[in-house]
Amino acid sequence: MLKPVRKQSLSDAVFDQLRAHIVTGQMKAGASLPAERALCEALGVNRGAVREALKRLAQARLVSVQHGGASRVLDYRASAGLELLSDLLVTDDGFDAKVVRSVVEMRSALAPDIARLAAQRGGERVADALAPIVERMRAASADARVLQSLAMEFWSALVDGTDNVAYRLVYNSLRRTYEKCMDLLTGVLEDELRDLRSYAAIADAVRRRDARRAERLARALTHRGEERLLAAAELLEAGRAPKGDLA
Amino acid sequence: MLKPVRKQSLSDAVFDQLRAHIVTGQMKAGASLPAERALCEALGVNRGAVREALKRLAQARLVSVQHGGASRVLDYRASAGLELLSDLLVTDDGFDAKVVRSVVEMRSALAPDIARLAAQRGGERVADALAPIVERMRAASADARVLQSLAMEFWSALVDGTDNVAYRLVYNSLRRTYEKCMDLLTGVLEDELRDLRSYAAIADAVRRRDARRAERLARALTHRGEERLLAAAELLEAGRAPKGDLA
DNA sequence: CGCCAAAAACTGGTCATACCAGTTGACCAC
DNA sequence: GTGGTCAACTGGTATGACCAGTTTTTGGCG
Repeated sequence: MLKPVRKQSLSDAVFDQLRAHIVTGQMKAGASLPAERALCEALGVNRGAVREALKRLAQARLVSVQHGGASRVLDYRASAGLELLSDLLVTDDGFDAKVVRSVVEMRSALAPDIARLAAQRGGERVADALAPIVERMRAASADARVLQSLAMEFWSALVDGTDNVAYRLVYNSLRRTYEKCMDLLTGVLEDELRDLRSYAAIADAVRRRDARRAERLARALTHRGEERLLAAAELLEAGRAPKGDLA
Repeated sequence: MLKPVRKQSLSDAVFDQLRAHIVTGQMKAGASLPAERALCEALGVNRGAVREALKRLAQARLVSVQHGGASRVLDYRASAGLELLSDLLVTDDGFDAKVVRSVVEMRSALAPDIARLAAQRGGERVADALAPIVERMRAASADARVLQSLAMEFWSALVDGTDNVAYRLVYNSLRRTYEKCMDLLTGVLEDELRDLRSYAAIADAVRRRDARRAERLARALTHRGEERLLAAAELLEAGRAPKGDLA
């Protein structure tokens, strides 16, 4: 299995480097950034590349730039958006257990409401999208990785059913974060993934517009995985198990 | 009351214009963008400005650029992150009711879990941060706008108490979205804002680490506001009440 | 000495123009 | 068909100049 080689433009590299310095605290909030021209020289790149990177940093609310004055580092915890989550996930030596825990917790908090709203607003329309996914899960129940991917599709369809754009956007951000450490978690979640009965039951509840039941089922389903994930995350936090399979 | 004039760099203007074209569907997903040099000429700006804007659009996952090939419009619903929410809020003639509804619903789904975790993990430390805020709310109970701002602080402190970075980042994004239409909603939420007893009770539950109670109180508090907000949003959707006070 | 305004020395913002580098598609030899 | 070349796109990088704000220095006046 070959992967496409990763190509990175200069401004991307500058962006990554500055972002890393900021989120790791090497550049403290409130501090002034070097002038653009100084950064050019220090990084050995053209000013345009630096400016593109700074514009992106400003959009991510990691820095604030001001015409005439020096650019300053912001407190990302106070200003950054959810997009930053996937960047916070990876540290020098593996993954940040607290970030993993955060993702898992938010998933558990949102999943029941997503199922509820999908049942309430989606009904048959959504159930018809869910059915073939469950069917494919049944067929692929051997491969945890495929199951994982199908479960993602399942939740995506459910989120679409909520007609809630905020949930949709959060799902996108969470998914990107999750995919970065998917290999690490597939084993831990295998129980949840193999619980086809629950997926089918949620789909059924959605079809019958039984919001209460869909909500309860989703809560139960994610709750089980959450406990194992939290345990695994604690293990990761304490015992240093970077890259190793947590299952 | 004069407001600071909006100063916008050229690349900001280009970004806004292209983003608007994309989210309104005037540029459909999958379509190719004009070449950078063509955009320069069409917009009457330098190529650097166009490039800065495109880099930001790429970061927001609204377009994908590829060295050598044409840049293409992405399906923002499938790829954009929560940061986009505040941009989706404003339409030609006011606010998008569905976006308002989405924000309110997510708030209701997260608030109980935030209170629960804050109680579980924060305890006195968080309660000590909450107390002065509640006190100030008591003092300022006359002005709904001040109450609004203090309530934000209250939730912010609670979110900090969860030790959950995902919640923190979602809070930041939601807050930005909310602040755009705050005037519209302050009146609707006045009931919730004046319910100082609930805020104090949550702070108390947090201090006693009573997670269950904190969760229940938060659910009740946001639920009440939600119903009024959803009713107001429907009204906004149906009857065209842009900018008008919904209270 | 202390204050304040002019000026110099920063800062980021915009511009024009080259040229490098990857992609695409047409075309042609094999 | 396969693979190669080439021309014409596309975006990526570089340079150097100048505009436009902000901050600091400076120097003169009270």
